[in-house]
Amino acid sequence: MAPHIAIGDIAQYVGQQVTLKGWLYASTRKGKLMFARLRDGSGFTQLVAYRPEVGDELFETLKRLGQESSMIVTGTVRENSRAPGVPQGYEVGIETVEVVQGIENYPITPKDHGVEFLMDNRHLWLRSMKQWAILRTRAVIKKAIVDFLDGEGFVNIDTPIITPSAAEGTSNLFETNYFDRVAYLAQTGQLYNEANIMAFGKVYCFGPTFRAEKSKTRRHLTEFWMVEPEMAYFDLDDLMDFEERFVTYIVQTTLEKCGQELEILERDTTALEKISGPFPRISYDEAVERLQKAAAEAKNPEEQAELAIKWGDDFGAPHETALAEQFDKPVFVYGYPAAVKAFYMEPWPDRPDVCKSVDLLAPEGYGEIIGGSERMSDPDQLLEAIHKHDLPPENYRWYIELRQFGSVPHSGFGLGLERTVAWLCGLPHIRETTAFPRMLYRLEP
RNA sequence: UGCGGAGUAACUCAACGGCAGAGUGACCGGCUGUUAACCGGUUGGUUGUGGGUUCGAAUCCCACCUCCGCAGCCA
Repeated sequence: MAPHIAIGDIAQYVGQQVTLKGWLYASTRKGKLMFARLRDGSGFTQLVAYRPEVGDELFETLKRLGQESSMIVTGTVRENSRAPGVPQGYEVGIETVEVVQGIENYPITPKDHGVEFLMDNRHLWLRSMKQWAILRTRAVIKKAIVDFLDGEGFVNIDTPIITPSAAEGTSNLFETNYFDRVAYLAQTGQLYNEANIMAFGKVYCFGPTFRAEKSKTRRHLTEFWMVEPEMAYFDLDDLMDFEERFVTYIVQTTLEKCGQELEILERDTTALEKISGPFPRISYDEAVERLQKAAAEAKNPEEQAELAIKWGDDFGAPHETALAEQFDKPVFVYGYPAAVKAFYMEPWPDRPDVCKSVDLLAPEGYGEIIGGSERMSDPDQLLEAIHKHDLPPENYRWYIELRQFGSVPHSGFGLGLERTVAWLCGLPHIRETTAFPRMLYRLEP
């Protein structure tokens, strides 16, 4: 039998007889000529059968195969500029076919379907070419994240998913039974990262996090992946410099390795090619001024109301979009009012109502992809902040203690994987960025 | 959770107070270069659920359920 090859490697086998093992993705006939598309996970390619060549029996078998029938095909690879697929320009002249399971009535067709139908059939929808392209891109992005951090001397230290208390308040945590106690699913690994940097210098955790927020938007999942780097002896400027290089690397690596995938997704890559440091850095103060100006210039009253803001307010989605629209790169917004941010952020020198936080807003309306800050390094100040935020100090005893034994300035951030995938793939909704998304009203499949 | 929109054939939609319709899919036939092919035929319905108004309801009213969009919260 001819060697079994992956469709993704087909270009290396032109003129050779090969075996492909996969699933029928689509087929069309033109009399005695039949075109079928086969996918095997590594790619999509075109199969061609001409009745006088393959014989009536095989041709009739092929005719009756429904979409997603599993099959083992042998044939000869040839170049053909008209042949569609991934990679393009290659097709296989069918010689033999072994039907593993012939099926009919596969529910998802290459035509229009609604969101609800596709989400109910997510277990099958994953086989479609766009979903294939998205999830392969996600895998490349994940690898780029890990490669970059490992290359920078970071140590990957895993943080717990089951936690005894909240990092930032319990209201949006999933509760679970832990023997005779209540425990929560982690919404961040940051506090543990802060312990870990004192041992390892630069660390990151990268895994699923959970938020029981009742948010029903195109940017939210209840279970999502977050990479959280944390660095000792790092101030706010170091943090922005680092995030800039990190995001640039992720974007450039994705462009380099996912050309086919981005083409399938019809992503306008010219917007992504502009993404390289330095990124604009604006203070919260300046951002508020820019928004007030934008509101004043807005054409209709609704838009004016949407953009209305005064110093001290947190930004909503329309604010973030309006700010990001003013740049063609991600933009840093730093120095938020302490009142709208978490308790652990270092205060701005001589401005106690401002903290050394920084968010990174993605272009094209993709919103906040990074939230980070320099962390508070003084133990007394930290305890005071915990009291001010009405948090139980006993839960934070170990966290405060980190500042009592060799405290240093340190910083860190969290980057949302799914939002990054949505941005780089140009997707209108975050639900397609993970195989089985968990959302407010979606637990199945 | 609030505001807005929508539930009709397996799928995507039309019909908007008067006979329940089309395209796609599936099935049959035709065609040697298809790319969501094309052409002809066949198949396909408890109009989300429950109540109400009416001679008559997919259509109007009420309640509930489900989904979508936007907002809040955030990554």
